[in-house]
Amino acid sequence: MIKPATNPPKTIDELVTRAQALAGLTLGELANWANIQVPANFKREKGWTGQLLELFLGAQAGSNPEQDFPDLGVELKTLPIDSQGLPLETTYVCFAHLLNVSGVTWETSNVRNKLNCVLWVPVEGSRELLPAQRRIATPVLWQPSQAQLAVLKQDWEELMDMIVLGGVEHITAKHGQALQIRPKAADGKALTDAIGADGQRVKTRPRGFYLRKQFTQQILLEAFVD
DNA sequence: AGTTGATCATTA
DNA sequence: TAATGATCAACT
Repeated sequence: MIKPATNPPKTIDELVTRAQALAGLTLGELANWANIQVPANFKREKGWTGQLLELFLGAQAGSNPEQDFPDLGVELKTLPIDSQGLPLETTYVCFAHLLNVSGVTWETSNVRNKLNCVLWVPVEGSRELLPAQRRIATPVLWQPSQAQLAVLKQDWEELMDMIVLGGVEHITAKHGQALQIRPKAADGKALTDAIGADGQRVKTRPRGFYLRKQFTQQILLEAFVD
């Protein structure tokens, strides 16, 4: 019987092996073995699936602003898919810092670091399916290609330029081919500091970087071709 | 308030 | 119906 991991994987192979062992299982089965209740829906516990997978794969507990497996340099991401295996949602990457970002380059950025190596775990996510019935699919260990990196870098630089130049308020989710910036907060009241249009400090809603569905879909399809 | 895990739900 | 903008929970 499969049980929650009590120790982090020592190698990437071990991590991938663990993830592959979960393929085909439902979230209900996993929750059962972990003695966890499955929510009826994700209206409230939106991050439930991700945290369940962290438990079974041995990721570090807690919400540190780091990779899930710092020793391996691997980030874990669940990806909701439809019946055809295509992504249902965009993928949150990381928080977008809006202040003191003038010295940060793409190469040293949080986005680049997070996406250096990602273990994608697709999970059925159609809303008609009860969470307990949703099955885990075959995991994909991904490293961005040169072409993908180029697109991400271009998007990131465009968005960061706008932030540095005081254009935060003009950024919408329509910017960026692969990478977009959207609000990321508990509610509309949360405020953080940013650079205003005239270089002054202003309050604005916190933002996060997200990967478009088309981009993650490409990752899954390329892995399938392998 | 910031950052992790994300999905929800209204709009276009 | 897809995408944008909004929101939920846990933990620090």
